[in-house]
Amino acid sequence: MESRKPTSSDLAVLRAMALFRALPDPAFRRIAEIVSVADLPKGHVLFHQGDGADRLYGVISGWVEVYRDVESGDRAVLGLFGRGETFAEAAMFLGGGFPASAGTVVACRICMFDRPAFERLLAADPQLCRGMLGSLAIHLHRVTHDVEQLQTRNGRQRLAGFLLRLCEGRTGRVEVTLPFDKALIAARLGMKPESLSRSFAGLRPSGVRVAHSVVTIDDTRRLADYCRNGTLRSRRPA
Amino acid sequence: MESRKPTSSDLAVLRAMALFRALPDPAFRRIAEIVSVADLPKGHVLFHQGDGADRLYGVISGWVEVYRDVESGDRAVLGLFGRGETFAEAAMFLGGGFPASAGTVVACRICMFDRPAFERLLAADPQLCRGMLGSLAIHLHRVTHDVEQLQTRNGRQRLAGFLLRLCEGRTGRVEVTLPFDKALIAARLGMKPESLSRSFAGLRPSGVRVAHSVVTIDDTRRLADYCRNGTLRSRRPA
DNA sequence: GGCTGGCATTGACAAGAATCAAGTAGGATT
DNA sequence: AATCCTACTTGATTCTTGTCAATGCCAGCC
Repeated sequence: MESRKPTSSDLAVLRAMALFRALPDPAFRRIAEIVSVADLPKGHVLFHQGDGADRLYGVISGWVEVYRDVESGDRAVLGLFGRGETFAEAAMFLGGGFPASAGTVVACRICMFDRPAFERLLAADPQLCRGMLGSLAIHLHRVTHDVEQLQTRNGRQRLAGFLLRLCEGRTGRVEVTLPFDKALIAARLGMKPESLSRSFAGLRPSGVRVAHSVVTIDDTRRLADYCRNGTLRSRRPA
Repeated sequence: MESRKPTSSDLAVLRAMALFRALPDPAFRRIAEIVSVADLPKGHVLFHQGDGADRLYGVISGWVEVYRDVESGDRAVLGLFGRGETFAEAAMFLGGGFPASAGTVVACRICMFDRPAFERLLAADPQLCRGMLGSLAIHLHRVTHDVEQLQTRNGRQRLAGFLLRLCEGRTGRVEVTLPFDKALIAARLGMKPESLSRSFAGLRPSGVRVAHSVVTIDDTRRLADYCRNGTLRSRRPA
């Protein structure tokens, strides 16, 4: 994989990452010196579970999936990372092997930090260490949120939640474009592609219509309602 | 809640925590100065989701559950923490409110650090910051593991995995005692108590027998096998 | 000893999701 | 335009899980 120096627009994305945004300019300049970037095609594997964790990654553009292949043959999609997000911090920090694999799901521009150089900066800069804590804390919240969803919502409700996050704050009547394959969305939500199809169908009464990769939501509030309560009324404790 | 100074055996538990074990003695002595401990009965709520996150917690003995109550009425159990484990690091670090609630599920001895004092030590000690990174990374792995389980295994398999972790490395014929209510185990595994009962029943053919809170496993290897493959054969890719 | 209340199991049924097997629709290729 | 491929949908069936109701079991209590 051919890697190069970052352009100024790459640096703008880096600057805004949770890991670095609290850094003063001089410290960020040192970061900029050790980063390298690469353009990768869809389907490129960045690392396999078990590989030595010798790098930290960030997404400049595109989408990366972090997943684990389990013995029984199917794949658990643990996270999807887009522009401005970093991943594999914990692995690089703990050392040893990556606990999961990662690969691009669309054409991507990726930035990378080699472990030794990054570790040097980390040891020298308490601010960077805070940034790292912040990143890990955010990841932890996201994954915890996934556990909550998987434990307490059915497939339709999880899909509703997924669509609402794609709305990014817009409310009312919204049209969103699915950023990747439905098969991947299904895996991300912990279900099979067939079930995703049926879940989309099941959301039609709640005002969701799908055409190819364009989803129209009649009213985000109605969908949010469905996401919370599902079809069944909630039991109110006395 | 009445809180006191730690005894020397409390300090031994603290010393072994992932957060502190890499600290040199003088730094640990500063930690010991700001910690307080309390004995709490079963069912004591440590904090509610939304409360100001002004403390970091550790378990000296007993078990604590971290959970979220969702609007629809049921509860997602996000983690169970026992002797030597810390929790709420991320919340305390990020500031703002706790994203979840926590309470004792048996009588517990708990240690606590007030945020301002802990923050002072954290700012002054890069080693402590590393310890914090380590703790968060461990939590992240655990939660990620849960997502993988929920996405790829059915209830019986998740129960098998849970029982195997209780074995703590022992193999062959093993007898374990369930550390808390079956209702709690069910919630932890993302199912209803009725389903847990049936899952136990479903594991009988795999050599699992239950009497009250004592579980006998005929052969851990056989159970591990079931946990991986379930009843259905795996598709081998060509 | 007989109540009572909390946990745990069991049974019957309905909803949810996986599986297996067709079938459809687009987009790209030729 | 005919084809092929892939992604997606739909249908039928089975397995898994939630729901609701009934029962058993044990512990603490009067």
